[in-house]
Amino acid sequence: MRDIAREVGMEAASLYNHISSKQLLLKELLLEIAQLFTEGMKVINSQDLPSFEKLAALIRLHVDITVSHTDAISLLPSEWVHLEEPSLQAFIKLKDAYEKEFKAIITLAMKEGQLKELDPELTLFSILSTLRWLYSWYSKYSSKDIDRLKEGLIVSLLHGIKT
Amino acid sequence: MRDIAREVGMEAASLYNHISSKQLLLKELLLEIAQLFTEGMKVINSQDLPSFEKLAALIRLHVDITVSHTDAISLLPSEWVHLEEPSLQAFIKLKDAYEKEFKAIITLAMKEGQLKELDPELTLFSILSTLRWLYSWYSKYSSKDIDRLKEGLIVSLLHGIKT
DNA sequence: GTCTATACGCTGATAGAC
DNA sequence: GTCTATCAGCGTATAGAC
Repeated sequence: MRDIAREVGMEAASLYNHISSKQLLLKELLLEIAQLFTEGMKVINSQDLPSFEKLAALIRLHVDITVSHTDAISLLPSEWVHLEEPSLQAFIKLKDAYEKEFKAIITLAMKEGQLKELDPELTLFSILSTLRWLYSWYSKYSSKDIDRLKEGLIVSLLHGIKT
Repeated sequence: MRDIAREVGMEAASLYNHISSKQLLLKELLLEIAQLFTEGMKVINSQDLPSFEKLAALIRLHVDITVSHTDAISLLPSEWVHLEEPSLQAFIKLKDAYEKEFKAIITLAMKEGQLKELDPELTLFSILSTLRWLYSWYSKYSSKDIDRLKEGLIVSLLHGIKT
């Protein structure tokens, strides 16, 4: 709290005029971002696209959210474990649903012959771990190169890096 | 410290007959693992292999270390930031050197035509983030399937998942 | 809304008996 | 080498003046 206070130029005690607790702050930040992914998935899934294109759209979604929510996104991979009930269960529910839908698209893309028939779980994990850690690294790209980053990730993660 | 003590069946105070401080414990765990990666890289780089095969060997190295050091490996992605000087600098040096050598192999594989000519930084990041988060996920594979996991990752990360 | 002062629980660590 | 007792510091949070 003292770090946050210093960052916004006040004493730690003064923060409590704006938020009621640290725990609630964490909850709001995490659930807001989780909602963004949930809604993005919903939009993509409602479109009539080949599964492979849906995967590309998901990659673009992750890049967009990472760029537009630079600060809060860094909480997503690890800090959610510190949520207390019932927020913890709410978060896990969103997370599980997201991963389930992501995996379903991967599985479908495999069945339709757009992807190799590999372990869908491993494929999901491999793609998601890269997208989740994007925030720790993407700053090397200037804001004008975001489209290049998106297409680079689509090549890396979907088309493959082998010649 | 109290959690660790409970896990090994003693009081927190008794731990200090075995370790001198929490900070030193963190340092020893992290530097031990960092050394494993550094030595593994050295061995692989000393072999006369095509760059692409070196990348496959690196993937197998990550899986092997993850499996054989299940507990400590989870510290590697995030906890190193809590190291104090001079351990922090020592760790960063190993980490930077490892990533540099990893990237050099990727760049070479691209020049030799074994990989597409993509952004080497993005390619490195994409592969490493998957390998680093393996620990949080690989337990779904039974110990007998470790070879299948290795080859699955080589396909996913190097050969590509597209048909 | 911000400040100072302060309460209070938790955590890393030490002292000293056994 | 383990225990109990204890400490000092930190971190979240509240009270109350301004």
